[in-house]
Order: sequence, then structure tokens, then C-alpha cells
Amino acid sequence: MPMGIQEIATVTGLSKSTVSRALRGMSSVADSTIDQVRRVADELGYVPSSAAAGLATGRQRAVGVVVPVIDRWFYVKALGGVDAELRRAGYDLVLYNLGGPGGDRDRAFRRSMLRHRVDALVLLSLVLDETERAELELTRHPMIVIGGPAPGLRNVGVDDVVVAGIAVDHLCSLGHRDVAYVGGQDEAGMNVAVPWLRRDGFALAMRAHGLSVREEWVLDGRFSFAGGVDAGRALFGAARGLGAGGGGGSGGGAGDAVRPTAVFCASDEMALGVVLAAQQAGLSVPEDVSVMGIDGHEYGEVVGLTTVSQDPVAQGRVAARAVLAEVDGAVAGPLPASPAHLVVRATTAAPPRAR
Amino acid sequence: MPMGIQEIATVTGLSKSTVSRALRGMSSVADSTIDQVRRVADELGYVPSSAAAGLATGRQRAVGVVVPVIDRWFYVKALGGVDAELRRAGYDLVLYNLGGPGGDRDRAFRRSMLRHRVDALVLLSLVLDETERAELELTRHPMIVIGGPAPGLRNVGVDDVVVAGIAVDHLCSLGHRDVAYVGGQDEAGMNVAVPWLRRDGFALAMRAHGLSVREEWVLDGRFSFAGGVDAGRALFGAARGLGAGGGGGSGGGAGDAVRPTAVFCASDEMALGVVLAAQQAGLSVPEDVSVMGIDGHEYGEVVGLTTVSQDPVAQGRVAARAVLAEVDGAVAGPLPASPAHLVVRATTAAPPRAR
DNA sequence: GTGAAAGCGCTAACAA
DNA sequence: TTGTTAGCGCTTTCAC
Repeated sequence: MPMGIQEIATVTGLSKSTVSRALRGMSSVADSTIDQVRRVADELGYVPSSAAAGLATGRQRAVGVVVPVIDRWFYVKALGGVDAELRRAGYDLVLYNLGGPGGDRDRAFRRSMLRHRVDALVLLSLVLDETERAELELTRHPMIVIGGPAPGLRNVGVDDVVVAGIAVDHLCSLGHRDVAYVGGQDEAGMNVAVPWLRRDGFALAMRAHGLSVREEWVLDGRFSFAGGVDAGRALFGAARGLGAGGGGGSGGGAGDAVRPTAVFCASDEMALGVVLAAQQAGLSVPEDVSVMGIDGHEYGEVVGLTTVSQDPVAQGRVAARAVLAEVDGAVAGPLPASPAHLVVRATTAAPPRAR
Repeated sequence: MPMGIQEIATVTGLSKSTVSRALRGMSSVADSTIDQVRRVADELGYVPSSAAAGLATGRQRAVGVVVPVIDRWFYVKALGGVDAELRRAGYDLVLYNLGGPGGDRDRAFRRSMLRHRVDALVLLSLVLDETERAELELTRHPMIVIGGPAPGLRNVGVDDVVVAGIAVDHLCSLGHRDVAYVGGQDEAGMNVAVPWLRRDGFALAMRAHGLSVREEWVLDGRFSFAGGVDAGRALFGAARGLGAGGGGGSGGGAGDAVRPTAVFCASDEMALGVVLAAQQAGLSVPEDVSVMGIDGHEYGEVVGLTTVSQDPVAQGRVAARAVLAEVDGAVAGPLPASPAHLVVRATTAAPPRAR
């Protein structure tokens, strides 16, 4: 009991083609016919088959989104943006999660993404190797990358070098000269360009300010909150407690060693971790040490974290619109860099006088 | 230049049917033939069409996951679990994001999910109304709900009443009698059962301990970090700073009014917010006030938050396996409640003596 | 172990 | 404005 367009053709006494046209509301069909067809379709509980439509048209009305891992703030937000735009356009979203280092990236590529199930691909922060690019090119689908330039592919995202520069400028304008950097490869271990670009931007900007980067102050925060805490501890010494409002200033710990007056983190999640570690080490932020991040994470807003904020949701929307346009035959022009701006809140201030 | 099974049939001199069989590795095909076909397919850069296969078989090898919103810890984790299991089985995942209150829930339902694009549906924490259920039933797809029982549908998830009870028991065993509750409807405003179940569980457990629930201590934390902060401020008084390690005890603020000795939050994200608010109000956790949550959020682990932890990833996997089995003709038996267990960390302790 | 033929449910010329 | 006729690319009886 398949229940297809045919049944409703029989019931209405129309032909399959007319029913098909009516269902899609094509203008060449009499309004009365459209109404009738729609009514009958409803009564019959007709459910269209995207597979059949896709086969016939060659269009699946779906786009694939490839993420290295899902449980990162940026990916979730960007995914939301892509989704919103696709829904507006009546497209479905097929999620391809490479699932981190254990995820068997190769198989994921071959097995599904190539199956003509989607009309276009949005890649989140992925740098593909030659083989992967070649395989994807096979499908001739429009493709775009969000976050981090990918050789040979269009991309939308902030200019990470510039963003890092904005952060360093802010810190320097406050008078900081001893600034540490917490970044590192994404924990998932996927091949992502962003971390490196931000580190380069940091080093570049520091140099531009006539400052040097101290090797021991460039730490790996694994782009996660926990990683940020670890990095902060390495910087400020061990934990002291819950970071609550407790006793006076001179807590113990290794924090007495020479330490930076500011820490620039390549993501807000890491910055949050560094703030926590600082507090746990008995340091006040920003009195003893300034901390800032990149992103515009909601938690940072609540906590008062200074950051260079970007809008991944908007980036997702832009990317989706771009590939959709390309699917519709538009030529693929380059996209402008997405905006990012300094948001000064409560975790940055001038460095302490007494050193 | 379509590049289909036909081309490779021509090249190999075999028939379409044999090629089809070979490509799927069916046992009725000579091994040598399989090898040959696979090789030629590779050389030709053959890409199968899931639409065509789907049309012919009636199976799309894809399952849909419906989420109220994506950017919540639980949904992201559960989605990851579902995805992992689907990938294992060679299924694709189609994401249907209802997109919160503004998301035009109805249209989203009709327009896409019903299109036979998927073989089954996993609903995250959604309570459907009659109409929605009826529409979905139309497709005759296996369906399952993760998180929160849904009338008429199978579900996987913790027993929220029990979970709340575990939390209350822990607090009471420490000697707390004045415990507040922070919960509330999910910010997204979707119709979700979990918040209510947890509140009921809280009230029930309190009563079981002979304690009463004070109306003014039942707050709405919107299931978010920011909401938790707001609730905490309502409980403890206004903010005082960054929550850093600063000065002595007697900060100002409304915190002098009578306040609970413990706060039970229906999610870790809210609990984190409450902890922050407490610290900002000059209170020490857990010396002045105990705080605990539900979930097992990574941030909570780092911060030392006591919680009743659950495993949404595992729940996602279970759900995926269940629908997949049903797709394969298994009978849909009820699933056992998912495990949850108390994790005592550093945010709960006996209530302060002096009141 | 392989081939021939008949669809799966829909869309798209081309006519009428 | 509507109907006719072919497919879209694959799977699947049923023969061989």
C-alpha cells in the first residue's frame, strides 16, 4: 500500500503530472485544481517521497554539513546557523560527524558524503588533504568551509590573524608587555588551521609591538575549558580550592614565580579555564592578571570575560546561503571576512604596578 | 554524464544486475567478479545514488533526529551518541532542528520529516501533541524519544523523579533542611516534560524527608548558565564582583536575608551559574551554601560540582540501536531506565552551624 | 553465477 | 490548463 501521487490522481480523476504540478503549486495549474489536489492529498495522508523526486530531478534538496566533532561551542553555533538558513530554503540538513581522531575519517568520507544524498557540502573548520579533496570533487558539489581557510575552497570566517592582533593590541594598550598565549591544536586532533593562524597572529602582533614571545608562555589549552584550567595552573601554580570568595591575598603555591601579566587565549572556553585557575591560585582577575579570549561565548558574557567576539551563527547562515546560491547556478565569488570585534569586559585591566 | 552502474556494466561487459550485486558484495557473485567490478568502479570514480537505491528498496539508510534546539549540552551529547551508532551501522543522520519557539514547529514537521527521507526518527526530549503524533504516525516509521517520557512512544532516559530524589537524599544526608530548587521550563519554550518531572521529584523527596518546599525558593533558571546566575542572585543578593579571591567576609548585598543552606539545580549548567552567583555575593561554596546539579557536565567536573550524572551519549546510542533494530523488523520492547549516579565533589557539605 | 526485464514514485519534455 | 510518454539509477524477481 504505497500511497503515491498515483492514488490521488486516480481519486481526483486527474493525471499524475497534473497532480505533481498541483502539489508543487505550479502556476500553470488552475487554482481550483490545486485546492482539490491538496485536499485529497491530505485526506489520503499522502506523504511525498524525496527519493523519487530526487531521482527524477537530480536534486535532493538537502545539504551536508561536515564537522570534526559536534560538541564544541563553535561547531554547534555554526551548525545552528546553517540549519536555520537551510530550513528557510526548505532544504534538509544531513550531518556528517567525523567523530574526532577515532572517527575513521576516511570511511566517513567515502561511505556517505559522496552518495549524492546532498546537493552541497558545508565543511566546518576542516582542512582536507589531497585525497579527500579529490574524492569530494568527484561529486561536483558546491562546497564551502566555515572557519579557517582551506586551499582551493571558498571559505567564510573571521581573519584569525587579525583577530589575534586585535586581542594583543587591546592588551598592549593597557600596558601589558608580558603576555602568555594559550591555544593549541583542537583536542579532537583533526586537521584544523585556525589554531595555528591565531598563534601566528599572536606572535606577529607581539612583534609589531616590539614584544617578544616567551616559549614557556605559549601553552596548549586543547581548545577546551579543562585544557584552559590546566594551562592556567601551569602558568600560576597549583589549585588552592574552589575559587570561592574566601581568605586574604597571600596564598601559597608556585604562583610566586615570575608570571605573565596577561593571558591571551585562542578561545573563550580556554580563557574561562584560565580565569578559574588564576582564582584557584589565589590571583585576582584582572587585578593580578588579565585574561581574554576569542569567540563571544555565552558563559564569558555572564562571567564578564573580555573577548574578541565573532558570530558563528551568522557565519553558518552566510555559508548556507552561499552554497544554496551555487546550487541554483550562481557563480561562486569569494566571500568577505566575517566581522569580529573587541568586547571589553571585566577580565582585562592595566597590569599591576609592583613587580 | 551521469556515471551510473550502467557505465561500469558496459566497461566490464557484465550486466547491470551483476554489477549491482557485486557492488554490494552479495555472496551469489563470483569473488573475481566482485573484485573486478570494484576496481572498475574506483577507476571510473563511481558514486552510488542513495536516492535511486532508496527508491528501489524503500529504505533510505538514514534516520532523522529531531531536536528542540541544538545548543544545549544534553542535546549535543545525545546527538553525538545517536550519530556514532548510526555511523557504525552505515546510516546517515538527518537533523531536524525545531529551532526554539520561533522555529515554526508545525511547518518543520510537515515539510520535511515526513518525506520518507529517513527510515526512523529519534526525538530529543520532545513531547508531541496529538496532531504531531498523528502526522508522524502517518509515515509508519519507528520512533523513539530520548529524555522524558512521551505518551505512546518508546523512550530512553533516566527516571527524572528518581534522579531528583537522589539529589535531595544527598543534601538531606548532609543535614540540609532548607533547600532551594532551581529548574524551570527550558528556555527554548518547547514542550518538554523533563523540567516538570524533576521539580516533582524534588518536591516528593523533600516531603519524604519531612521537609517543606518554600515557594520563594523554587526558581526558574531557564536551564541555562545565565539563568542559573539570575536565580542565584535572586537567592543570595546582587553581584559583588568577579567572584575572584578578593577581600574578607562581610560583603554588602541582600544576602543577609534568610537563605537556603543548599540549592539543588535541575541541570549542571544552572548549578554552575548558582555557584558563580553565590561567590559573587561573597558566599563560599560549600561552606556557606551547598550547590548541586544534574547531568555530569564537563565544566562541573573541572569546577568540582557535585551532581547526579547521567550519560546522554550512551542514551543516544541506545536509542539509535533501538530504532535501527526496529527498522530491521525487531519488535519494539520497552527500554530500561538509563543509569544515573551521584557524584559527590566539592560543592556540597554539611550546612553551616550558626544560623 | 549471470542476465533480462519490470518497476520504485516522481518529474519533465512534448503534445493536445 | 491538462494529459502522454519517457525516463532518473538502482534493485529484484525470474529465467538461464
